[in-house]
Amino acid sequence: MNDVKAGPEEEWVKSGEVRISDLAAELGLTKGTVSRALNGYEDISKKTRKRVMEAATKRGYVPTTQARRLAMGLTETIGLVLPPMPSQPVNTFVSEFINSVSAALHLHGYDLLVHSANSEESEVEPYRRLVQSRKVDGFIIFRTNEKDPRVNYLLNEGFPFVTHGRTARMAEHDWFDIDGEKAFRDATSHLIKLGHQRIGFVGGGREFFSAQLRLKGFRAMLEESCLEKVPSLEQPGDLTGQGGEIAAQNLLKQTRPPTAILCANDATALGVMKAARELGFNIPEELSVIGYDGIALGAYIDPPLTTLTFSIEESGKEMVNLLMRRLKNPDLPVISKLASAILKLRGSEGPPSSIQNKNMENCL
Amino acid sequence: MNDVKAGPEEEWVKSGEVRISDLAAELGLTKGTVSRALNGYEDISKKTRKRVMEAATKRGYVPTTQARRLAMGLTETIGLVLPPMPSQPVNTFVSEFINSVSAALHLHGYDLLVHSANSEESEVEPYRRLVQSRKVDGFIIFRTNEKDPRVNYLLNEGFPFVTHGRTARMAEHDWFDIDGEKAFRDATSHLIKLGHQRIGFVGGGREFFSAQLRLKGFRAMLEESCLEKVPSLEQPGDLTGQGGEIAAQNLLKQTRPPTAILCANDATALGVMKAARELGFNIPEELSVIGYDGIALGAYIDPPLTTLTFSIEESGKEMVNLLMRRLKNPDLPVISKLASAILKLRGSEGPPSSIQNKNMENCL
DNA sequence: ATAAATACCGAAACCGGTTTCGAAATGATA
DNA sequence: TATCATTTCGAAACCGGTTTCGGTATTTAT
Repeated sequence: MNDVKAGPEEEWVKSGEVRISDLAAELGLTKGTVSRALNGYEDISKKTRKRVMEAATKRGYVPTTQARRLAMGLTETIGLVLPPMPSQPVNTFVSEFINSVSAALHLHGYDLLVHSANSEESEVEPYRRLVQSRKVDGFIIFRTNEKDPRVNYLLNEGFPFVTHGRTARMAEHDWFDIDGEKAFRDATSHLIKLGHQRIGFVGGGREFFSAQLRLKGFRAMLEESCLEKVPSLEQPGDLTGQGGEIAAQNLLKQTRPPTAILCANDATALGVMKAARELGFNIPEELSVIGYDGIALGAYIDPPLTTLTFSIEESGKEMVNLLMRRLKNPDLPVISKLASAILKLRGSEGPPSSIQNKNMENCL
Repeated sequence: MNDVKAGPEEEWVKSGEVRISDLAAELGLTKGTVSRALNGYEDISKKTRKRVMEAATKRGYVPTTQARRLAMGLTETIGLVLPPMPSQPVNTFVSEFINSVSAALHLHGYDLLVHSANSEESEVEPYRRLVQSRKVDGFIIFRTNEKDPRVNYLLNEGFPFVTHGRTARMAEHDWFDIDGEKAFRDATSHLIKLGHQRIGFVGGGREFFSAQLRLKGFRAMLEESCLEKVPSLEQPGDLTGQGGEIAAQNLLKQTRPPTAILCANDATALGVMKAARELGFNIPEELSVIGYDGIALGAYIDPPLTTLTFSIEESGKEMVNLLMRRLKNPDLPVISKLASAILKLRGSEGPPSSIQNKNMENCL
């Protein structure tokens, strides 16, 4: 298991020292013939194909990727640019996502090139560089903004990519997304059924389309349940713990604080819980909190964080499928896939301490 | 900012459609001359160099990376293989690490190829593939085991790499590590100074060298402080929250439970805190808990987790430096770098409720 | 047995760059 | 002005593969 597959009689050969020309010379054939034999061309006799194959495995021949890719005019590499991380690494999404994307790409013979974004330069600069130097065949983009410069650039270039999240131009590109609107309808509905009537919401930045959609779902369910929309109960956030703290203070210091708070993500929810503790609110007795992301650590805090969760692995897989399809046929119509999040009840929500109002029957 | 740098009179040119042969033809030169002009060779007159440069920027010429790399016989790519994540994505280390490594590599003109490990195959298989297909020039390895098959394979191949963490063969390869031994000496010392005499320890798996070194530091400080080593207070763990829970139950159900528990990492600490809560131990009044990793989430839980922290960004940077040095000159003697963790007090530790014993003065 | 079709492989161009070598043009020296 | 040294560039090989094209050798059909 710890040895390369050279026979015992074979002298030690370092990996990857055999070129196709060596094989050809050894077999008395030409490079081209060997290449076609290895690649299963029909115009090679079974006998020589077998000879070539055996010699190849015996000598441990592995084609040099760079050369093959240059000759075939493709990179077999997908780019993923990490957005600048302003020290908000509460979320493990990125590493899981990279892992799943990388695994899925590998099944197609593709590599993953991970590039970090320099916060000092334009957001599209890394993409431009990768496109111009022809290092990648396509991109995986995540954490989209509604008006996303990266999307604009790549659409303009006609360069293949798939986004995790929708954009204003979602009709023009393939995308995968979690149905955040439905997710927050569900969560809101859950809270309302528990008896909550004053529900707060801490959003993400306006630039994040997904956060907007979550807000939309929240509002829709309020409306559907005939609960009045109270503007002061909707607080902006920035998807960080700190943003959650500030927002929670704004919510809980009101004369009639909410009995539940929905948060655009788990990091925000953690900040909300911290602020609530400091202001003396017991969770979930006096305040219910629900997050979004399903981070594993949420299960270990007190109380465990109820959250909306989804499969990151599926996300990566689906996005790779979309991208591979696009690469094979660039002219196909754009398609998209919407997956749903599920509400994972862990204990940070419950009925409100005092049910102020009992008209929970029906709107009409 | 949203446009390529083609002049207004210039017709629209898609990125990367200009080849070096196009430039050469346009300028009435040969490929070779253009190449040398662009690469600053001395045998090109200033006049033609200027002509070439201008034409290149005007036409937006960017060399095709694949071709250049093939010609120069290098990949300018570093491989990073993600260890299989058995759904323990508790740690944000990976994404931060990838980010910092990628950024550092970029400064040297190198790319980062991230590969995921298939848990069904041998641990070294991904490395073998990347080496044989000549996709990378070197590796960044993290989370080392004492006897690490990856290290063995690469040393055997004579292939460049740097590890984050030491191994049994650390004298033969470059490495970067955090001084976990010293870190746990510090943490243990801190607890002892607070008055703790019965201190528990929850380790990582035996396979993780770093976890062993942390245990070593813990033991050393106990010895130095003349505290007896109680075997039952040393519990094995697996660097996960669940492992922490189990270990904590084993510790806290003893007739004389420890008044403090040191954990090999933060995930473990979170599990310990959860178990402690469930068993009715107040933290930090009845039980102090200290972790290791400095995960951001630790600041948001109740009480905030005291932990040993270090700069992941520095880790990535330093490792890249070591690797670049090695690539430039493979025959240099191996070097290593040991950085130190600092104890970040956040509130999950404090003096024990009842100081059972007062002979805290000196061993002698 | 001869012509036509087929199987099989060699030769060479190509992908898009880099680098070595030598020749022509230029300038310096005598 | 003739000679030698320099500067400057073209020609060509090379990196390690893939792919097209055409020419034998072998079958098949007539």
